[in-house]
Amino acid sequence: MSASDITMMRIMARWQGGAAERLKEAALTLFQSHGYDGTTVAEIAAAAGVTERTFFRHFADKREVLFFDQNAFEGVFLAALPASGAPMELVTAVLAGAASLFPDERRPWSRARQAVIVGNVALQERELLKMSLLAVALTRALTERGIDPVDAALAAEAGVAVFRTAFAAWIADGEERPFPEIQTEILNRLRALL
Amino acid sequence: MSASDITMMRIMARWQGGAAERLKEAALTLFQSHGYDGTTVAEIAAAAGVTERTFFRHFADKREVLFFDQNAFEGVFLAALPASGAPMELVTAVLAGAASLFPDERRPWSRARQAVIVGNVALQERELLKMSLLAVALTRALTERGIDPVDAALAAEAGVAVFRTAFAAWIADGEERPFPEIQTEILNRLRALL
DNA sequence: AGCGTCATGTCAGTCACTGACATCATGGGT
DNA sequence: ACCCATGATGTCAGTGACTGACATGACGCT
Repeated sequence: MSASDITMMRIMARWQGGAAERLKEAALTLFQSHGYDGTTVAEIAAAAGVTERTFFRHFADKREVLFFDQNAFEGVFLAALPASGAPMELVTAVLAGAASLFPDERRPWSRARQAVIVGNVALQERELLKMSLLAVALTRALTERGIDPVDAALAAEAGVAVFRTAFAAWIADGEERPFPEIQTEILNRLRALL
Repeated sequence: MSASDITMMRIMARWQGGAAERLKEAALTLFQSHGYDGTTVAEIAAAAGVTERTFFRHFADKREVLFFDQNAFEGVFLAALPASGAPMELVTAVLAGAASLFPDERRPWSRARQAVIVGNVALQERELLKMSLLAVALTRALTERGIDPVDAALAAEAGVAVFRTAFAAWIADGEERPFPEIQTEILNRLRALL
């Protein structure tokens, strides 16, 4: 492939839209083949037919390209929140609503993505941050419904812990049960523990 | 102060030991006065009388200088762990042992440090990672005591959530109760919620 | 005095990330 | 058909975190 061919591809790609989508796909593919640290942002951008600068216009940093989709979680979580109820009733409702995020078809993709994340501490940090932001948003929503702030924080943290544990089990090797079933079981286990 | 004076100070500081300690103090001071982002590693190193390269020999990265002390938490946590018992009994014992980490004299220092952390997302990420590592270590210790892995993970996450919430309350403006008292109350609150 | 060890200094280099400015396709108004 | 505002992109120079390779100085031991 000549340099002029590459130039032509760039020009074609430049205005065809969906740059963010192409960047996300290119990033995951490259992370799988060369590892997260072994992949530069410049390489991801080149694979998507854009420049490095454009990458950073779509994503705040290199890690964010793997977590962009998760930004929608907060909306889905809060959408399932009833107007009133006891703390753990509200959290249970939220978890039921969140289950729709993980249909069985999505499992292979989630497994691939998670394999990249567990291989890099910086990515785990970002995942923890996203979960924490979820807990903070949930805490605030519970507080707005008249729940004591400390109770709200504890209920939200417990809910997110159940969610995270259920997700980990859902993508574990050999696991085939659907997400909602797993999550319900884990919530019951937590109840039994305390 | 002349350039040769600075050189002399460098030489004097070079072999007086405690470089890591000086770096930690210099870092916190500079973070408080200029902010985390507004402080470069080179500035921290200069304030401690060493070079930037030496900073990175003591701390894996810029953030770690604020979290180095927390690495001892894991040992303190696990040291208080009984040889056997029900999951939440074990976690309760661990929390009681952890209380010794936060005597009242330490509160002002903790408040200063936490003020820096809440002002920067990257530092919050690192704090979440440290808490997560704590939960992982606790999960493993519980599993080694014959507890089912999922139960162990849930109990550990719950324990760390209580610890974190208690710490946040202990640091809060106007709070004067000692850490153990706060933590016990929060643990009881979590029990009441579920 | 000679020697090994360990903490440190020096230097060059990579890469993530940013600000400033230029460029180009698109859509709407004239 | 022309023009212009807009938004997405390219280009370029720069900063700062972090690393590898190698040199040097202080200390303890013999």
